[in-house]
Amino acid sequence: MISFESFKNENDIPIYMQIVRHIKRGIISKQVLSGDELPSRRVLSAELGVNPNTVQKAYAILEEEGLIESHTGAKSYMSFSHMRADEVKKELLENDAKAIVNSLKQMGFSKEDSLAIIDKFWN
Amino acid sequence: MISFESFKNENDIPIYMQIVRHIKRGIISKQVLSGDELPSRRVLSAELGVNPNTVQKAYAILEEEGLIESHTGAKSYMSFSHMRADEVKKELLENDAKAIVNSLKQMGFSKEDSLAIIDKFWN
DNA sequence: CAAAGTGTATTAGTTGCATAATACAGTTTA
DNA sequence: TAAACTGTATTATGCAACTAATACACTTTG
Repeated sequence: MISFESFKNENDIPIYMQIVRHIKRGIISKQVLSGDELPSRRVLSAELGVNPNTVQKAYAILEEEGLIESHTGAKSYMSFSHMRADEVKKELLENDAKAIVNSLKQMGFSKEDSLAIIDKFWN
Repeated sequence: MISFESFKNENDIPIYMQIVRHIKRGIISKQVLSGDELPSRRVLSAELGVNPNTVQKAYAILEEEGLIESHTGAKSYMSFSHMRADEVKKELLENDAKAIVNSLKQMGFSKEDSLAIIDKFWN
């Protein structure tokens, strides 16, 4: 069963997008595998303290993107090929990396400064 | 005059917040100094292709936070102490660094992986 | 002085996000 | 089989972000 334990609601980003991103990051880290069972809309919405429609929106997007299979009445499962997982990894990593580098540059840090900052804040 | 040349509209974050952040990052990188003249609300809104009210909202927040001085009819100027600039730097860097580290960790990357990724995407 | 530019304020309208309350059809399971 | 759980759909409401169109008081500048 896919876990949302580490899920933290960041303000300023729509919840349904955070759910999508959380699962995609799970795919990248291989903590989410094709075939894994998803928590039901109602269960996850209760766990996250959000509306069922919000979870439904996230799941619908993931299904649209070919990562989830769901059928009326039955449980929903992750379902994607190895190739699809690689695509997700490339997309997400590229986006995140660009945003990270961009914000560091805008703050005027050199590459060396930036590496030191990551190192310092890693824990 | 403060430049918004490098400003890029990231979707999913309110524009007025991006404007606030852009100026704060400028303070950190010392490209924005106390005393610097700001583009007028109308001029900047035209440059960014957004509504004047959106810029006004951003400027109002910055004034509220003690970084801008504005008076009816006159131009607006950056205005902050060295100490205030240090506070901004600490706040913003901490926030950004935490978000960066968090997203990398969620993707399952080790510290070493992450440093390599930053290095690779730096340009 | 007059015009142009400035900050500030108000009202109205649209859109997207999220909640709330149901409803219904299908599947699982006790 | 019946109950409990699933996915899916609909309608209504509230709110924040953003746009649009003005209006007014003040400062700067030609």
